[in-house]
Amino acid sequence: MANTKKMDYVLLGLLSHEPMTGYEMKKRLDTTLRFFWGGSYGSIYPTLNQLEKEGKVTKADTSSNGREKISYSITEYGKECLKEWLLKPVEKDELRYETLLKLFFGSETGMGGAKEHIERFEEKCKGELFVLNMFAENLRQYLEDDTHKHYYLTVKFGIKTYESYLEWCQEAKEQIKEWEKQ
Amino acid sequence: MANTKKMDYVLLGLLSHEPMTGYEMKKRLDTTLRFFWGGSYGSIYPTLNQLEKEGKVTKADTSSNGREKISYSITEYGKECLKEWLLKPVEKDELRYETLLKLFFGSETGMGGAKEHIERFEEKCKGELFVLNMFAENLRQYLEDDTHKHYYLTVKFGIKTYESYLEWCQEAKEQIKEWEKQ
DNA sequence: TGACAAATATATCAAACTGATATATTATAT
DNA sequence: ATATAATATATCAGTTTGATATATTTGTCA
Repeated sequence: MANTKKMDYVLLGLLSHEPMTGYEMKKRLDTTLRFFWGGSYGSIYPTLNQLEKEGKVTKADTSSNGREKISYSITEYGKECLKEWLLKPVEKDELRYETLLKLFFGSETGMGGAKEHIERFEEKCKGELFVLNMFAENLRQYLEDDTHKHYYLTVKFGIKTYESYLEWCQEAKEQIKEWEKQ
Repeated sequence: MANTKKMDYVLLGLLSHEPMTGYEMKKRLDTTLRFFWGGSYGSIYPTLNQLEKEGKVTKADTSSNGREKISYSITEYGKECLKEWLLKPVEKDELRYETLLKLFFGSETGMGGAKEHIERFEEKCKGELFVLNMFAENLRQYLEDDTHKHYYLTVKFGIKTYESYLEWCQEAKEQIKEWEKQ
């Protein structure tokens, strides 16, 4: 099978919620989808042009006062393609943590390096967890809506995992302390 | 800053443990590092050639009986470069879960689709958790060794996270059931 | 013994994606 | 008045993936 392009479905998915610009899609990726999916302008804009050619989205020039602005909307055909993909089994879930890589090869620099990486990781997780808890609290008032229900489930996933990361940080630091005693 | 190439350090790290072939490095990525880092032949072999040109690794032809075999070893300079990178702060920890993507956009197909994806995810996690628990049990006899200590910490991370994934699966399924009652 | 499948081993390529940068306008803060 | 931040589109070199090609050796079953 050819290298399955995921960005197509990410953008179709975003447009299934509401019409928006490429810039706005990038913002969504950097905020709402932040902790489980990413994307760069270098893949967003070319993909949008491709999707238009394929008849999956339509462009609308909504420029005002000279500020260039293109609003994209999903077509019926685009929705069909999205649904088809949504029903297929997941191909790949991937975690790519540089922290674990540096930890794994850490014997080259000693346990001091490991401790530092764990502490930095811990701080980052606390920040992410704080944001996710705000998301969850905010979402609770919109839970009659189906879109928000789905969003809520992913936020709960994030909270669960970051909490377990923090537990691991504690346990790892204790383990290192014990090793250092001996 | 230029696009920081990570494969360099992954291969240097593997070679800091012991000399091996490109094929063996791919196997390590598919087994030991599996749950936090990946890599394909398309990046391994070209990178190894580049590392040799830079004087960070040395090649040794260990072919036997016509079977082509090149064993790579890390140089002192290569070790220095690895150490330098290991001490630098982590640039990016990234999770890219298609499961969450399909869940997030799932209102397009309804809660039935969400349930299916969660159940498939649950099964996959159980499998991963089983493997990681075997890794951990096996590692416990080698914990005087520093390399294995670092390895152990990453395995513990994996166990912690997969356990929390399974908890989330239970809670998410219950939540969906409650929503369906109303 | 022969036949077939699986494992070992290196290598390359199109397609996809990232991170950075370029360009230009409008809104906001000092 | 002016500098900075935000809005908005676009492109590119460098990196990586997933697939495939090629060839040999080892293991397995009959």
